[in-house]
Amino acid sequence: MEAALRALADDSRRTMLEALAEGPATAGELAALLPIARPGVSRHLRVLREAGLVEVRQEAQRRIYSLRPEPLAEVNDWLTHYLASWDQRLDALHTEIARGKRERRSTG
Amino acid sequence: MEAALRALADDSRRTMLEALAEGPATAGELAALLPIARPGVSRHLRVLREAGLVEVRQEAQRRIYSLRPEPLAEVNDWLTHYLASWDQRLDALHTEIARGKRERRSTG
DNA sequence: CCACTGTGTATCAACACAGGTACATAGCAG
DNA sequence: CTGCTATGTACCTGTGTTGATACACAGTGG
Repeated sequence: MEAALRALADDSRRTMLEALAEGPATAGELAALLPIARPGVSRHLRVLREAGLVEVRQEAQRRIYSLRPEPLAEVNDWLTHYLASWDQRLDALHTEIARGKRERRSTG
Repeated sequence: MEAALRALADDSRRTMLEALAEGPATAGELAALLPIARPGVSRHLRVLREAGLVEVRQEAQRRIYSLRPEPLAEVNDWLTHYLASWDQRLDALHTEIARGKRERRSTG
């Protein structure tokens, strides 16, 4: 998941992933979407592959990339859990407030 | 949101955020969790601040950081939307398959 | 085999970033 | 003001990343 987060940090890669969300595409098609040269795209694709975010299938000379959402789902999970725990904490705080803060315990 | 994603790419910052999810903490407390020196932590906190992921409140000499989940929620949203569109696409594909692939249209 | 298409890799330069050390700033206590 | 605590900033350095150019490799078609 860490690799996925690092991969998501790059704008070019996000663009590529967004394109792939609408369907598989060849390296060349993805390169056409970006202002960088093909070799750069190849490297980005390698990063995405190593992060498990895409998978590749060969068809003649073409390499067709498609999305592998599992790592993204993992990130999504992590974020959700994360936000939930934050929310819960806030909730507890509200409860505390609702109780009129009668019990003043030294938390430190 | 881009800034948030970049911020999330770093392990130290994720650790700090995870700590903050359980409650506010001072810069020093956060620094104690990490293997790096205080100045480094300060810089990480700045990045998190600039990404809107944390907010700071001063209390005497201490600076108390707390989580601001909005950018994370944005990321979560983006991911959800993203995964949903991928899912939808898969769904459409399944529908196509269910139909017995009777209609063979040249999509390219 | 050859020419051609489509892609990945090697290598180098520019830039960004993380971390450390030294220092500055801000607030409390006297 | 001075001394101490807590924290941020300046500056330098080592490392990683991005992008480009040049090249190598895989597959198709003849």
